[in-house]
Amino acid sequence: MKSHDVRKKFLEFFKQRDHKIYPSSSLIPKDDPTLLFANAGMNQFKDVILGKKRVQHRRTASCQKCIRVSGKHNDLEEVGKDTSHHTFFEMLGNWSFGDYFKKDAIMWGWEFLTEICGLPKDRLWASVFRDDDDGEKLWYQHTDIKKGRVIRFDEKENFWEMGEVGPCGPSSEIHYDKGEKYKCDRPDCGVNCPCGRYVEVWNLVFMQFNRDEKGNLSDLPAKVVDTGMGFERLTAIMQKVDSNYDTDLFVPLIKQIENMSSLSYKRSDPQEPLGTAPRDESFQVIADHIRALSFAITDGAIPSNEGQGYVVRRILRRAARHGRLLGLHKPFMYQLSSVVVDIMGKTYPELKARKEHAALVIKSEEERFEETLDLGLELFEKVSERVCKEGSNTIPGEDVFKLYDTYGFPLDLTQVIAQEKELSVDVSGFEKLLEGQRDRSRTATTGVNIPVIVECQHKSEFVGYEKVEEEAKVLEPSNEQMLILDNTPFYAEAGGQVGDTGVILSEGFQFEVDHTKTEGDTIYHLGKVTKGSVQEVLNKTVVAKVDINRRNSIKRNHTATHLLHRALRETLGEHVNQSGSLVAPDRFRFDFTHFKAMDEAELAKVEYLVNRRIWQNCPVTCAQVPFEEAKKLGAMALFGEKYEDIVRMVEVEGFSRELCGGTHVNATGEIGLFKIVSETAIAAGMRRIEAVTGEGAYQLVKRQKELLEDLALVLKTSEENLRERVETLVKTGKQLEKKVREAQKESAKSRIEKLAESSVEVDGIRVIAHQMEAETRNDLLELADTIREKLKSTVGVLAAIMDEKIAFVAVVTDDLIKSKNIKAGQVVKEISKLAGGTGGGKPHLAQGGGKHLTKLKKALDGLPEIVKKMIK
RNA sequence: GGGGCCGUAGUUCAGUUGGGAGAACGUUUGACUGGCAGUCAAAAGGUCACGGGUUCGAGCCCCGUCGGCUCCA
Repeated sequence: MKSHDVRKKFLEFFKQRDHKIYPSSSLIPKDDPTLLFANAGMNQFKDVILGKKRVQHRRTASCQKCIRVSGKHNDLEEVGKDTSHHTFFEMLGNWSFGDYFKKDAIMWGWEFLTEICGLPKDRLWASVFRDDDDGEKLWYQHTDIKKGRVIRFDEKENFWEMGEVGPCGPSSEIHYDKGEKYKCDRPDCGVNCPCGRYVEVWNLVFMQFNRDEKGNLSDLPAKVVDTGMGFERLTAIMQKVDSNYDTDLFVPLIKQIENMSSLSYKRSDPQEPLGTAPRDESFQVIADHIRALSFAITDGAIPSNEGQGYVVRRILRRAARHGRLLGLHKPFMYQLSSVVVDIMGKTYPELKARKEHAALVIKSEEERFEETLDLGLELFEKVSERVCKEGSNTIPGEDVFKLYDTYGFPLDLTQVIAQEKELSVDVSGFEKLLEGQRDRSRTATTGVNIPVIVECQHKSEFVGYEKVEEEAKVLEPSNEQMLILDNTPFYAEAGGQVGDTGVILSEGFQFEVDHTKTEGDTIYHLGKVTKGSVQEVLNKTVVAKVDINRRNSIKRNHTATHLLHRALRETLGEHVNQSGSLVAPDRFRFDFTHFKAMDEAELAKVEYLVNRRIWQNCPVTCAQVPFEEAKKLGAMALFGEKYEDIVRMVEVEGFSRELCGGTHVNATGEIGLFKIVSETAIAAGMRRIEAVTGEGAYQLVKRQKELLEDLALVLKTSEENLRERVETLVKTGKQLEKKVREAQKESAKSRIEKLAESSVEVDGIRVIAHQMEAETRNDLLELADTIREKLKSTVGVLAAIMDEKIAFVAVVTDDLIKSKNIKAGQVVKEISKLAGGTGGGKPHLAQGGGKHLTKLKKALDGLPEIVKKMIK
């Protein structure tokens, strides 16, 4: 059976049993900051399970994209070493929210594996939780599993919990026995034995308890079934292969790596057990990682130096390292990403749609990694040179760690190069430092912010599309910083649009809302009480008033983002996809996929297209339509966004259709004017446009106009001639500067002649001490330079007062430096000391200064004495 | 969230206890040549990321901000 069919059969099976089939949610979690990537099928139902969101379908099933990069087996450094753990994988699952429970879950699990997949019954085992008599009974009563094939395990294996508190319950797992051939030497070899003969295929979780802060269990009001089956493992079993990498999900990738490297998979050493030879490991790592990268980047992740993006970067670099082990030194991963599209593009159309984007992002990150390695190599050379000079043959842990920590140079690479130079590496020293760094990071991560938001089961109704003012009832658990209403015209932050502000009032009560947020189905009005107290209005009627001017500005900006999106696609091409936005009252940001900076002509065109639509005053309509229909009409949807069956489609007549929950103007004319403020890069293959509309645009144009008028006035010219005027000003300015410098040099010469005449002589040395007017130290330095050029056997000190302080410059001509060993640095130090300062510099020229203005004359008078001392 | 490194001419970078902002390449101009390539000569090009502080004096030292790289969580 092809992998594609395994997936299809599973979803069909549960569809026939009244399950609503959900598409996989994005790998990038939208509302869950505790999660870096989607890592289980239940992620998208979390709010339903926690009771924050009402249940839409009591039975659901999905095939979910997942990424796991931590955990015992899925530690990034471990993936690829075995044949069944992956960074990216798909999880098949079915759910019941207060509908069927253990019996049906077990029955259907059994039925699917034995009837649909046709797995031999004598190869299957089941496990239940230690105390779960019920579970065991159901297995024997409702399936024909062999007697003795249901085994009990402890909490570690068969009890599941979401966190320290929250829903939890026993689980039941289905295991597949790969056969005698794989048995190990342990006498107790069986289900859950680490040898891997028994593969855990399916985990059925029965959430029936809620654990509170004290650890007490209570019954959940609505019991939940949550199951997860490893798609790749099932496929391997179905295709009768021992390794996931031998399924049709991976073979084309492995083949392509063979082509590119001219090496063969599983040929490195026939003696080695399957997939354990170093070279095979590299094949597996690359094949696994490219899947994770392609999917993660398609869903909007970008390699970066923190959080989720950093995980992407690490995955890519690990794969690139293994590529090097196969002799692939140039970027190659980006070519593999198209193989992933070939394998999975049908199931996940988003892969196809953003194929070029993913390839581009991967390629540029591969290039960046090359740069990092080059830099590291250079540094390594320096370090190894130093080590050799010191007569040692071990590279200290500090240096290895520095290469790793600061420059991202991998440890294993350091070891390889060190070996080539017959040097060893102090690995234990390295590890000690790494451990120290870990401790520091851990202990520093303690500050937990306390959210004002408290959990609430209530669903708030949003009435703000039609109204900006509404009567509403204040619900519990509202408090002094946060109000919950039964219905509200306040728009909660979503889809890039910021939350509304305004006031909530009643007789003797006023609450200023400065932010509106949503959590589950509840809308929270955050702010502060300015009159009365919340206690007085609990369960009473109040009036909620949105700040209407602000809301209108937001509406203008939001509709403008839709116009901009469309205009960008028309101008740059259909590869442009929105990948984020911020819609605020005073401005908006629009992030999109595009491979290079836009030029002026493109920007001008986009700006014009948007404004033209505004002048045409096209009607904007919002309609509730079935998702499938909206798709047929070509409405733009965001990748990775979850959509319900009925969606809200915002249409600018004759121009753009987008799925959007935001607030919009009634006709484009309301936007007034659209003006792009900037276009910048935010990451490889990603651009950002910032723009303003309506009053914001008006203010911008006004400010710029005023600036132009100001400039024209100051420069005494017309606005049209400003450019020319400034150009000539700059030019003449430079010419003048040059002339002044030349003139100064000339006058310096004559001044020096005068100075020379008025100078004192000490033992055949001409001593000049002179106070002058000067703007900057440079003026002193230039005159000093002329002294050096024009005169011989001279010690000169020039002084000037600037900024309420004294500045000294001393010169000594070259002949004196040689013959008498007089140094300007010494001279200036001595003379500065007399004026309460210090100084220093080079033998021929030095600078110094002092604070006591009154001592300046005395200091200069002291110069002959200083010189006299120096000769001795 | 915590640490390390970096930010200097269009580009790649150098810059010594803190003391006159540099090199190479690129650009422009001129000379040589019948023309190009080339060689030689000259010139232009700088908010030393930004803002404070210390100092007689900061590209350099200290603090903060922004951006990039990197490791850890």
